[in-house]
Amino acid sequence: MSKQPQLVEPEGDAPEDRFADIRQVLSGLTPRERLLMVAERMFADEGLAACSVRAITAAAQVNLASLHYHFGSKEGLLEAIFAARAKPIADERMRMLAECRKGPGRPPLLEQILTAFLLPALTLGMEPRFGGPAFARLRARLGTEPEKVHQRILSKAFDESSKAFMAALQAALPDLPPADVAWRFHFLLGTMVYTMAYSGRIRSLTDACDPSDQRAALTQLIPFLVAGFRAPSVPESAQPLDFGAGG
Amino acid sequence: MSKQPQLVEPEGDAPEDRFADIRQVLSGLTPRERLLMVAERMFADEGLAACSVRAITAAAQVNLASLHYHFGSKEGLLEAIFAARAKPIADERMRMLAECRKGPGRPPLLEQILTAFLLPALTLGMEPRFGGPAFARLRARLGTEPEKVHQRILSKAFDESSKAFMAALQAALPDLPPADVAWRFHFLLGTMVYTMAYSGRIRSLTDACDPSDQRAALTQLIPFLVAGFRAPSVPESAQPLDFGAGG
DNA sequence: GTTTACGGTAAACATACGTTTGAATGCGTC
DNA sequence: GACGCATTCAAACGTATGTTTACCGTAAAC
Repeated sequence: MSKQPQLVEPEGDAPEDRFADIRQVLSGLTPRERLLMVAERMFADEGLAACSVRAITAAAQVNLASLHYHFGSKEGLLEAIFAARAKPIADERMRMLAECRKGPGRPPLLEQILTAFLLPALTLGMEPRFGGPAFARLRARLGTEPEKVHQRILSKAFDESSKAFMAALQAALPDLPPADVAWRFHFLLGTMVYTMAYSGRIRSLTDACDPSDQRAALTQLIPFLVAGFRAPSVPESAQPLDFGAGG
Repeated sequence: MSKQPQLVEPEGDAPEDRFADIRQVLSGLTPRERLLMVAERMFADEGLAACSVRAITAAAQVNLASLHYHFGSKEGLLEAIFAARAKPIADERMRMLAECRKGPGRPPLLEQILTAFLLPALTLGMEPRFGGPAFARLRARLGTEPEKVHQRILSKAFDESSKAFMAALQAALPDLPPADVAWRFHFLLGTMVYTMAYSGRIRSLTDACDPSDQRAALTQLIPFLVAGFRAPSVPESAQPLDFGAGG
């Protein structure tokens, strides 16, 4: 949106300082790895459309054409990032889910299931030397993109594990109708994605919480979701409260 | 992302059918109104970056330059849409909040407060003859944009009413620490925004719910959130469940 | 020592973008 | 009829975009 013709970089702020912390790491890597690392972070921070291949290659200190050499296209780069990151997250989710199943509770505790789902998404790919879990933000951002391609990437990466977790939640809440489980899983995704992607909005409302603190987010999120999932089922005929509109 | 150089429109699918339902309405309006109406819907459906001013003006059947004549820029158009839509929503929220305060409960019921917050956002701007609450989707999409400008637009539109609702929630839950109220309000925003914007993700997981049904969404959302807000406060020292990572 | 393959680079390509221009059009008022 | 004003229009401007091309350097393989 920002007026596209921009002649010169505004010289007020120090440019490119965003990558000061990964510059060292960068130098030891192959161009391909540098692109993956820098693009993940840039996509997460600024959105897909806002990152030009020129900006990415410049930040990664590689030649413009090598992006297409290694990944075929900008979108190929995105898919490569997902291929490298999503599977470990899905695998860790499934591992943790299997872990709860081995525990004493049968079926496993709701709290454990939710933790198994959320913790890998929020923390994996978090390299302390970076600014935070860039892939988590990227994944969240992708969920907001309307384009079919991106939805397909997400589906391929997470549908299988998500379905397993919906089944586990249903088993943990046998009295809850499947439709309610689906809705509440949808709400779960909403809180997760919003927490992962948008640390900004709540900051303009209060200083009482810091959504970029992933550990605090998880600590707060789990009891909130447990209570929500345990809420009594909604009668089919129920309607939202009515307020006299206009009087 | 879609390969930018595209020589011709693929002729397979019927183009522009998306606007068949508003074509008639369009004809009776001034170009300015047509732009507002069409852009709201296009921004909501496809995202801000994905809508070129050429596509917008073509769909609205106005000249390319009249967008800049009436709104100064593409971003000016976005701000005009918000100016026209956001205030009625914020006003209706405050009206409904005042309404609950007049009721018997002191402080008002949690359920009433949440309904007062969510219902206007989900339903206002929904014109039956259109595809749904386009502005709700647009508002949600804007929340995901990283650019400062968009955050500022959102702040201007909704900070005041949101702060009033956080205060009302705190009053309804006097024993809950302010930090917890803030976190849970953050989660509330997450479920609301996700529900308003992304009907797609859950559909690839199940057929059991339809997130584009705003009324059903509200019916399901309120009890879920009420239970979440009523969950016991999280002890400061609490840590997420720990799983032996890797074994 | 030539060949083959791979990685890297600078320059160009074609086109999409937001925006501006300057002339044309309608339209009430003096 | 002439003026002023608001609006519409076709065309152009300057630049950013994703992608491709053709050319180097290196180093193992034959």
